[in-house]
Amino acid sequence: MHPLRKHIEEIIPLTDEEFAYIFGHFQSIKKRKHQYIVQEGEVVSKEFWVITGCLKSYFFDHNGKEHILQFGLENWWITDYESFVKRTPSKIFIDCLEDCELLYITYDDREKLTTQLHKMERFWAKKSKYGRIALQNRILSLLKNSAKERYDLLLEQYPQLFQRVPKKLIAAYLGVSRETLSRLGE
Amino acid sequence: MHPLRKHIEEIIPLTDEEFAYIFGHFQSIKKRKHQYIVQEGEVVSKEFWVITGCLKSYFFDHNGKEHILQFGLENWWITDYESFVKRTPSKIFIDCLEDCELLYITYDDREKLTTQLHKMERFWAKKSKYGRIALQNRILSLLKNSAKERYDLLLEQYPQLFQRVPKKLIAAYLGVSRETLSRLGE
DNA sequence: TCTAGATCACATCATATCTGTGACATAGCT
DNA sequence: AGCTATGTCACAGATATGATGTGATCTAGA
Repeated sequence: MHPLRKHIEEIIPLTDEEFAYIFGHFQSIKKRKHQYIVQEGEVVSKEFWVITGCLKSYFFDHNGKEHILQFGLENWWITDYESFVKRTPSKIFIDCLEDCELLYITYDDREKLTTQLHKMERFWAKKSKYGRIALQNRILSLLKNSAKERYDLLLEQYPQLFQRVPKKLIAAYLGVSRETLSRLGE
Repeated sequence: MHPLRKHIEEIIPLTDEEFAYIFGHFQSIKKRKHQYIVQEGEVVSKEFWVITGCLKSYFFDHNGKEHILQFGLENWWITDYESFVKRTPSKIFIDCLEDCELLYITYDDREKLTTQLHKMERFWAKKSKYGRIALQNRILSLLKNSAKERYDLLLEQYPQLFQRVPKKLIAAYLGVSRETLSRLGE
């Protein structure tokens, strides 16, 4: 079974025809390490789904320091939702940390698909709710937890990340310095 | 004096006002190693001029082998002229081999500039002629010279290239294998 | 059949980048 | 005032990636 089908069916069951119809709205691309899929300033018209590989979405603050919003691993969705939904220029970058194989759906195709297949509306609504909860928890964690606690939480939730991406990026995600992160693991 | 002014004045003299007017049609960008300035499939609307850095324009043949059309070093112009002039999707990629600082002029601005400032028409006409001659010579060289002869010619004309870009790219430019190139230097 | 050059496999080297760690600075808490 | 958590700076060693050279073979064309 196609991994996207498996992914969607974790939330809503699909017939073969439905999946074929949905899948027809996606296109696939390969990108290599260092390539961007979203750049600051552009209006993002695609939502990506990671088949294989690893990406980061990030921006630079006024001191030129990098902050990571999200990593994208296998079976994750990634885009700049603000730009994608509001049709405004993006404030962020998304690029590949490894060679990647991605599926994407354009804004228009996603609109069409949701109106024509009500199930997908439900799918995305659910995804969106869970995404919102995750963001909220991250904010809470940033407010109330120490660096060590945030480190432990991340390590517990996504141990693979620590094997896969450079520690300085984990640090930029947790909001601590590279050196402090290194000392947290002691 | 701005390097672009120096570059243009090697062909046509300019007043301060003229250069300021010309310069107003250009924009500057920085790109880092691995970033694309042109990708296959897009209609290229910019012509780039290299302030600092190094780029390659290239494509892949049906065997997935990379072939290099042109390198871009300081004071060189680079774009996909076919796409730029004919407004058709590009068949090539151009990306940065080093961090780069570039100037670019858009198609429309170039059109405006040439109609409004006749000198620039002369400038580009001359550039274009010389570019054409260079291309023709490259074809001749590919047809009649051995790999060793092509290697020697390139080494004579652009010795800096050999210091600056990986040998496998020199090979992809000369149309020989990496290994053969390595043995040519003996 | 000789030659120029390709392809494959491998070893060595160079470079970039990642990672840990000491020394020290600083801001907020108690 | 002094403690704690964290940041910043500098440096050194570890690791990974890519660049380079070279032998062994293979092939197409003069």
